[in-house]
Amino acid sequence: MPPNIRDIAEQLDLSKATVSKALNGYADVAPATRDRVRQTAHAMGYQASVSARNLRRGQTDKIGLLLNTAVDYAVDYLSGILPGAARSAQNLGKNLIIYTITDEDSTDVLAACRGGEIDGLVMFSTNYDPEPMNALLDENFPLVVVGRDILDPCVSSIVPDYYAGSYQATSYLIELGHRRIAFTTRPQLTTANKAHLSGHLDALHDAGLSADQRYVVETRLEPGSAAAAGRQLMALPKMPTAIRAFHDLIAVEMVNTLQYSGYRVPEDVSVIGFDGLRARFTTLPHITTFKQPFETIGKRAIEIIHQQIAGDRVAAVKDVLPLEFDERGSTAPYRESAQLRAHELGK
Amino acid sequence: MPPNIRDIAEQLDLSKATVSKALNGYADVAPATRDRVRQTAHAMGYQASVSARNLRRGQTDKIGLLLNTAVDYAVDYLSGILPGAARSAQNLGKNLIIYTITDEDSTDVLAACRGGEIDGLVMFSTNYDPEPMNALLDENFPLVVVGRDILDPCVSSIVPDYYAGSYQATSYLIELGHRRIAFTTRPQLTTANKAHLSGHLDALHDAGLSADQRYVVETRLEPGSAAAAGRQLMALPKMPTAIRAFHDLIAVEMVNTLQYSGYRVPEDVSVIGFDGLRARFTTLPHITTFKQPFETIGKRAIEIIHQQIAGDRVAAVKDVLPLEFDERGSTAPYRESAQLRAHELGK
DNA sequence: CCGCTTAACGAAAACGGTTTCGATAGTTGC
DNA sequence: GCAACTATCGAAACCGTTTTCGTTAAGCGG
Repeated sequence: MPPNIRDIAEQLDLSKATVSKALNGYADVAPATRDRVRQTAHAMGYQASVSARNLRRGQTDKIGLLLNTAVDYAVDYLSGILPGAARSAQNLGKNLIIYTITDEDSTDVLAACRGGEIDGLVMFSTNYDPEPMNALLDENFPLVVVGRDILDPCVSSIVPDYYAGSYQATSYLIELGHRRIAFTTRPQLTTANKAHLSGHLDALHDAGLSADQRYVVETRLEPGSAAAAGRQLMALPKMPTAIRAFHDLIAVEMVNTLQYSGYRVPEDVSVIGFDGLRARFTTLPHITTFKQPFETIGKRAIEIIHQQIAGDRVAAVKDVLPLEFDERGSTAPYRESAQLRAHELGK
Repeated sequence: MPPNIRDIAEQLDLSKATVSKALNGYADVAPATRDRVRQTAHAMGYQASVSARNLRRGQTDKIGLLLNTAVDYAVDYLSGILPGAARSAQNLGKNLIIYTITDEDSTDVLAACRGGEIDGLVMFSTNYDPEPMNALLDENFPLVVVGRDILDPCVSSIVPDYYAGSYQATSYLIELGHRRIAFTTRPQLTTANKAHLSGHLDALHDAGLSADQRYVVETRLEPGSAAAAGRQLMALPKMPTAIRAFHDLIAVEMVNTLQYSGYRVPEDVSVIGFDGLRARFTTLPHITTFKQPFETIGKRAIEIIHQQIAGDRVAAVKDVLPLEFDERGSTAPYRESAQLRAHELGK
């Protein structure tokens, strides 16, 4: 029903070929007819069929974003990445299409890749079986994994330098004079979490500090988990004077828990977060954190896919991005007041 | 390079037509050959070209999500809606493709609709000019506006019942015995914000309470804005005993501000939020709120588009969804302790 | 005026499926 | 044995665009 290229051709008594070339700006066509074609095309409300063009070109200018909705923070991660990715995609004339998998069912995503529905795929927050991923790589399908380092040297990945960031965070607290530094971990030790933990432990070790196991508490993202961890730390005979949370939401809950129990932040206890969420500004004081370079991650992911599509670079790219230190008010130099406070609070 | 339908046909000495019909399960083809075709198709790793199929069918099974990245909460809103929308889309065999506009530049989205890149469009968090929207409606293009009531009776919309929710929230506080109830508004009064405010004012009026202008404070989503509003309220000669925040993040910051100043929540002041964000669990106590039915919104948006595509229903749908009351610990019956507390804090 | 280049355009072949409309062979009914 | 079906398959059109290649006419130098 909408006008197609033939309608324009008949209207102007031209051929489909000339109309197409006129619209696409080929030098092959006289300036006068080019303008005529474009004017009537605009007047008729013509819009080229994307499917037809894609079929002919063998490309779709679409990039898939794959996330596992079963993972709790997947959607949040997406929303962090999206602005950068969308901006980058728009600059390159690409569209973003979202694929969600719940379990191990990655079949329709695979079908989308093989069927030419998308030109490339950005994977994140997802436990992918290497099975289909290798299949795609064999076909030289543009693929980028985000937020997780894949050992396979053939697959491109872009991952924040969790180890370095974690090392810096703990070192920063040590430089402030803190010696009893608590650390919250997640139950499942993914590569990212391992990097976190070892960065922390190495920083302690390099500073000549011993790692007390009681200062490493397991925390989940569920509400109340951080509060429980906080109470656990406050109940220790010698409570830590600084706490490292693996996530800003944990840090926020931790600060509120400490304050609720009568501790002052940062005078009694320093708290430092990780991620760079808006929620870290809801506490008083605001929370010092290491921000993930979300904007850059999204931007780079699309760029890498784009390069792979263009075929400029065959080798896999391994981006390691630094985290950004964002110092706010929840950290301060060490004072022994925390311990005094603990006694004062009647333990 | 990937195998197409002709390769399979030649391999089996059949015609393209038979192969296509075999793969699509037409009754037209003998069970034996059907199985043969499917087996070799699978063996060859065949995957039908999406572009080719779409071109012939005149559909793409893709639904666009349009959001304005210039709006601060747009991405958050998307992430709230996404799980429900994605689930619903997957059930219906649709894909979601994200379009971002920054300013008034909605041209390429329009091109996507006209060019058959998507079958329908869900618009939200965006100030759309009616110009292109009406153009799409004239062409009977499936369109749904989310989170904002459009006066035009021809355009489908799905919007939470902000007025009723706001009315309920204030009535709930009144029933708890509160008389001095503060209300935070946003600077720009959109239809949603207006509904919020009038719901609040009507609830006050219906309870025979006068609306004190000093209890209505302007708040932005930026960090620190809620804290300023909180201080403003605490400085009043008679500070409110209950505070309604238009957003959970505002509520969180408000609670923390109150507690930081020595007030107890909910003993001295009740605070109630709005939205249903994860962040409302980071405070102690957790924040009572009215949850937006995000899951339902996303689900319905896709369903409506799907119905419009199928042509089942021509008339516009106007969904008004109730908000869900989620009572937590930040609200309690009125006691005059807030005022005593204010004196006690040495004002 | 003639060969040669160049400008401008059109015919037709892709791209890879789906769908219509026959065509053929086998089967059934009587 | 013949007519009427049915089951199974294939030829070809079609979806709308891009792109190659050929054709025509004009321009141009000599």
